[in-house]
Amino acid sequence: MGITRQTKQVKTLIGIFDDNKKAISVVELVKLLELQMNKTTVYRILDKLKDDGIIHSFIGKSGLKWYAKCHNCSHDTHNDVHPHFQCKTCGAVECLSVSFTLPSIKNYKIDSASLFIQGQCSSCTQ
Amino acid sequence: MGITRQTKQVKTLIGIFDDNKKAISVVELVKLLELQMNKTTVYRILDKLKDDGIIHSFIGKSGLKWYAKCHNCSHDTHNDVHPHFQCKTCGAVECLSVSFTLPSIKNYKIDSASLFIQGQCSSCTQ
DNA sequence: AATATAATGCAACTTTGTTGCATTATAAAA
DNA sequence: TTTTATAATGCAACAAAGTTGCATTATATT
Repeated sequence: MGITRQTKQVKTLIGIFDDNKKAISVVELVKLLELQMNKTTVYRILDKLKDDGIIHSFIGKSGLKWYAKCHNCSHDTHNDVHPHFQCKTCGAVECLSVSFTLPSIKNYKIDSASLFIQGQCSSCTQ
Repeated sequence: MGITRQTKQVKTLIGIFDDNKKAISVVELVKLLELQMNKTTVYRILDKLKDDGIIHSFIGKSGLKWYAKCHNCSHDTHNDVHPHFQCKTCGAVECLSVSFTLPSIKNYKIDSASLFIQGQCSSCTQ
């Protein structure tokens, strides 16, 4: 049960993710939009956009929730098996379009995995 | 600035990690110890044990903080480059003693990474 | 036994996230 | 175009996780 009505608030949030290639934390979004909509609305729309496969979420290093636009995801096949990266210098968080191989553990069945990497991004290493 | 005095509360917490090979969430610890000590004390002792390299922490799938006993870690070289695993069946969270290779990204400098895997543990696949 | 101070308990607070319900706005039907 | 059903929003109150300041207690040293 994703988005069914194109409200002003929904359009605003979709616009933010369209304009933004980087990931955005919920905290940042709520603060950014506090004059335009209620925080409850932000949380609810994010949930729905995620259900629709328009955005995906992940947990950052400090336990905060982040959202980013999905590029190779659909409603059914959520292809968010990519790592996420945070630059310690500029603070930006982004999706990495590389794949990584999981370790195999005997007698264990792996369903999903999330890899969070910290370091310096290309803009900050120069 | 780790532990300097062996208080009753410190001994209790160290005992819990000695008896427990699995990881324990802070929420669980605070609940478990609510009759024996204040939650503030739990948070503070966990911080110090971490500084001392006795335990290490990581963020679970839902953003909660987990702690586990360090096995190959020292104060200087924190060797927590192992993945963490949560069983979707029994809920247990544990350290995996396997290594994984990080993807290399051009022009990026990698400092640290955390890999969180979900699935079924060996006890639950039988 | 006295003492300095590290550690604890407590209360109040902050931050992140959720819930119920009245109100508003969207999209479809008349 | 107007009416109408109901999805979506705003608001207030709440809940859970974590933090802070300060008075009190307990540890380890003298």
